[in-house]
Amino acid sequence: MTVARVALPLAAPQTFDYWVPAGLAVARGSVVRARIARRALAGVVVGVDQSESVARERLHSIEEVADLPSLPDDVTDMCDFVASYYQSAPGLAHALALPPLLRRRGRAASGKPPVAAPTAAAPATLNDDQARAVAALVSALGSFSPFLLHGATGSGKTEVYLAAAREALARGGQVLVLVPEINLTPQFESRLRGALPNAHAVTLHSALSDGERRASWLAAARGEASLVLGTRLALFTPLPALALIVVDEEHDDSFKQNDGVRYHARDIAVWRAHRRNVPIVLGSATPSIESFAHADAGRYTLLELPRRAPRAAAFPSITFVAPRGHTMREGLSQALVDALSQRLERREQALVFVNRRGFAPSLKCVACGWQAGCPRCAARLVLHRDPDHLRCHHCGHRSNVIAACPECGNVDLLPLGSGTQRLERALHSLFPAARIARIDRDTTRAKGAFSAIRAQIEAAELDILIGTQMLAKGHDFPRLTLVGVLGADNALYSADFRSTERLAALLTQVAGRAGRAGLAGEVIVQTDFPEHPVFSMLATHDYARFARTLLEERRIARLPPASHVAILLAEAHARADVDRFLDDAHAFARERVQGGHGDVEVFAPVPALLARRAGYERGQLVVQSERRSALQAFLPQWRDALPAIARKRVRYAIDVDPAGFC
DNA sequence: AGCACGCCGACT
DNA sequence: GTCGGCGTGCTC
Repeated sequence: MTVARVALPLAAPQTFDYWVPAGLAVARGSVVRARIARRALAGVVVGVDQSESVARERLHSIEEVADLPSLPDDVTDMCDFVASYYQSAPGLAHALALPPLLRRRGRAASGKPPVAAPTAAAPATLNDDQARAVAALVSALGSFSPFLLHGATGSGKTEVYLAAAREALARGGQVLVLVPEINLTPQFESRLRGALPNAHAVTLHSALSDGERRASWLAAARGEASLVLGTRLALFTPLPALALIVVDEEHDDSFKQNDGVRYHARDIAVWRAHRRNVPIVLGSATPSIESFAHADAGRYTLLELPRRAPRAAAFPSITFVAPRGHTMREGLSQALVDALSQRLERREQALVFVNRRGFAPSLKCVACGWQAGCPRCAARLVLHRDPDHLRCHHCGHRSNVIAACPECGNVDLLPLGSGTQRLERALHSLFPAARIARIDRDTTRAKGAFSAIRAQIEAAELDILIGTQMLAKGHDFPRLTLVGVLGADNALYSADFRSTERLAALLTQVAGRAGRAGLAGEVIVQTDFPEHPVFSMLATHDYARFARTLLEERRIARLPPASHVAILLAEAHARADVDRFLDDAHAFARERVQGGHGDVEVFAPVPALLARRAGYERGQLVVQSERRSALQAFLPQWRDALPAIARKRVRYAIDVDPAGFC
């Protein structure tokens, strides 16, 4: 009897067997419907066997084979690898490769007719560095070749991607382009359509409807779409003629999925490029320390674009202003206020960057020092206006602003610090005639809100932009000549080992928004620590040197990428349940590892970076090894032992290569 | 992920 | 005495 092993979208550690009715064509990669726990689910056939592992009478039959292209081998292999590397359920990993709308019955959409084969359009003018990078990428087509494209902000990385993509398309190949954020897809898409008008490009991200996503998936899987542009979920799209992968802003943490299957799209993209024998280019103005390490070790070819592109201005000038000891108006230094009014006179645009939304990050009693805290999280409540309320940015808890301190009864409660709302008010009162927009998650929540603001910026209908990091990444605003950075010092106090790297990248990115189209740019950073290396880096525009300093520090401290890390995260309502579980998991791990050099090191459990969230006490346990293979050998036995160790009420997850830990 | 099974608080 | 709370475990 023929039995199909099916990966179903369940958290189960195993696949499930079904018998294959005669005449049903089923093979590895087939997408099927199968009945489980009296409902039908879409699953992926991972193997076909003659024997059965389950008693015949318990075996159900495959209900039907979906009217969809089968998943190609590289995609099923990639899902197997993801499940095994990240210690996740095989069914959840394979579900990443399925198009949405499979829960509903019904046949696949008919699909668009194939478009004409792309023809090469006139290439854009490239400078020598860009031309050299393109030549390297083009000559690598047809073989696995990872590149790190380190291009300063405004140096024209996108032109390099597009020129390489044009060549890949001309040879009949498909190109996969991954960007970290949905907000970056429209800008990339329009440049792409301009540069490659004959390419059939589709987008793929979570803001699209299921129908749109399915249409894009099908066009890609059928080989009709020649270019797929999307966020991390687009990584799993079947691409029968894949010829080139581009990962833009490769340093960005958004490529790491932080729940469910905790994969890193950039890392798995490299795996897929290797599996498919195609080149991959990881591009950034601020590459990750990991990628610099790969380049230094000769595993990645480093391509550098040190200069700004032909029409762009020189690098912006950087000035530091100490907020401490200076007369400040609502957190704004006089130097920044002067620079802002200068821009208004010149009818140029300015961006004031503050990485905190809301009015004030905290509400404090001036008499006794009490601060408003979230009842369900180990975090301060953030004061918001319009209407006045307190909000927890971790669990969404909302409450009214209290009139008096609950500890001492004092009615003098002080909003502490400055967020985007407060800055907006301050700038409105300083510059009543200026057209000011606040761009953060609160103002861009609605669909299309970001594009609308973007259009206003481009049409010069705005003078001052107040933005969080969503405005710092990758955007190109030609009339923007001034960037003010507020609250940068906050990041210096973070416990996370990656906080300095993140701050350096964010500062470089946000500074890079200034002066991109011929107009001189200026950056004013308010900091009490202008001598800190991260700020010196900004002033000298030498990110690579700074990254290598950090890499050396990581080697000394044996932190990633000098070591490989996995963390066990646990949460429960009672702290004692978390502690007991992590202590037992710790004891188990200690018993299983040798403790020798190069083996796995097991650290004691500690509270998580956010020790309580939404009423759950949280803890974590770090295991690490200088050898990735040693860690990978240890993790499966740990994962398999944990269900028995976990007491009731404890939820847990293993996070391999976590984005951050302390 | 559902959905049933299984032990502890307020009702017809 | 039951109805039902959701915590726990299984699904081919």
